Amino acid sequence: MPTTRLALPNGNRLLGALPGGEFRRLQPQLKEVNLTFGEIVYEPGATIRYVYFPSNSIVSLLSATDQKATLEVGMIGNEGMTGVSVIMGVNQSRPRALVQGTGTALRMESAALRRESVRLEYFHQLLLRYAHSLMTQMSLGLACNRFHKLEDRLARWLLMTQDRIGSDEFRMTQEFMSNMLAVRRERVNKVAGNLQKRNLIKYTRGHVTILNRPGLENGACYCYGAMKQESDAGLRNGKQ
Amino acid sequence: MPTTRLALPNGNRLLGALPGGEFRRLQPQLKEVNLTFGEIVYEPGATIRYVYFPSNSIVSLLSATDQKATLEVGMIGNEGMTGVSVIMGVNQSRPRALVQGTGTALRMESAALRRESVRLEYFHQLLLRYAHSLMTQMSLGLACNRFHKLEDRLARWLLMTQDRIGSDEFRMTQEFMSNMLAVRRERVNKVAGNLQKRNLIKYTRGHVTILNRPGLENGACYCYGAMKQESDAGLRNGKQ
DNA sequence: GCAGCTGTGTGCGATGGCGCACTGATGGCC
DNA sequence: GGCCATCAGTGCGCCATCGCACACAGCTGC
Repeated sequence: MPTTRLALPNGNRLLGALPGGEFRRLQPQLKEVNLTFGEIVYEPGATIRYVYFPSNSIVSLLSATDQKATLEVGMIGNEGMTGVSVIMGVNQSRPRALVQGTGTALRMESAALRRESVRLEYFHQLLLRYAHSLMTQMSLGLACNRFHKLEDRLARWLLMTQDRIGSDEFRMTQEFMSNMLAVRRERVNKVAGNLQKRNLIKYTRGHVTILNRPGLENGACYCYGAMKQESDAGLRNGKQ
Repeated sequence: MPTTRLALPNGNRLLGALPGGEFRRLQPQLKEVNLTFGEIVYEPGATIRYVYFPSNSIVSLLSATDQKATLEVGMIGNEGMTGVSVIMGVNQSRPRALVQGTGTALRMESAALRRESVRLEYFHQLLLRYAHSLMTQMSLGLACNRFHKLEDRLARWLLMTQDRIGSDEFRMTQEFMSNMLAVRRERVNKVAGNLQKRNLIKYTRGHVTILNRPGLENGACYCYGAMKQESDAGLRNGKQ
């Protein structure tokens, strides 16, 4: 039964990690907007006009090859922001950014982001650490993709989604998952069916519920833990 | 904006892209060292004491899973530097960094790098753009790994190696390539044999020669072009 | 009620990568 | 010369994945 609901702060954790002064400085430039499932935030090659700090929405970064052969290379939720390349001096998006989970986000103009990231030292460092965590998650994903079983990867992906959306049920079809994991839908059907048989999840017609999170964590490859650690590490103070 | 560029024959192109003033400022802190095949530059989790700007050496970044199941997630040669995470505020290496091609590199202390990247604006931006290009290459690699044929990927990998090592022959075994591409050596044997039959390369006992570079480029997946463009883009002035 | 769309469940033959177990060839070292 | 380590080449059975085809179930609109 869908029992646990994650008690997540109703906001973006990256912004939440800022010292009060820096956050207040940014606040006037942040506007709350809705991101709806299926919306494309950035098209490959397009100029990044806004960056988004998701609250309970999720944005997926997709490899920018063909339309049909897609693969998720990054997942962005309340722990991060879209358009990190802006702070690295690159104003065009390489990947396609697609809204995977409907919800809200705080929007900021890229130009304002560049301006403020120069001015606000902690903010700047925080964003760079986040960029690093995204990069590390990509390299983990590279290996995970190659070495681990699909069922474990799906479990990992579901957990990551739950972490970011902050709810144990969300809209999700097998078709969509097959695009994220870059496999055929039939295979998703099979492994998702297994997860359901094991009473870890249940799903019907475009709707997934996490039933047993610890069990799912147990079934997921260790990449889940590694990626989670990475994304949490980005939020901490960087003095090492 | 930078007008004067130092002529650095056989040098590191990232440093070469610096305006003269900034480079002269860095020069005393750079020490030329040899990197030899098989040497491990960073072990996963270890503190990054030095960063390296390869001249004609190559360093491979490997996914830090098991020892046996390895996979290259990044390749660093004269277009870049090792230890980019330092400029992002992270002083530990996640991946394993392994010297893939013997040669020289300019070495710098991480602490000095942090200090100077704060002081030298162009340098800072350059390094960030490079970090971005590495990140993009990872995301391209993720998709390439998943969708493209091994023979094409091997061709791409050989071209990337040649670009960085600056020579059409280099030390290289099938075993090593199998570790980079995360496949069995037997498969490398097969596809490398095909490339040899097509007179694109030749090899004997740990030694590869590129015979027909245009032909190889033709056979490689388009990811080669995309990655090359990415790594060159990092070197250019970032004002867009 | 019925049509049409979307999402899920399933089968089957072809293919390709994996694991393993070899052989052969070359070069260095004693 | 002879031994041994390293590197390359090959065969074979197994299993995962692919590509395609089709059945069915629920929801929506007319």
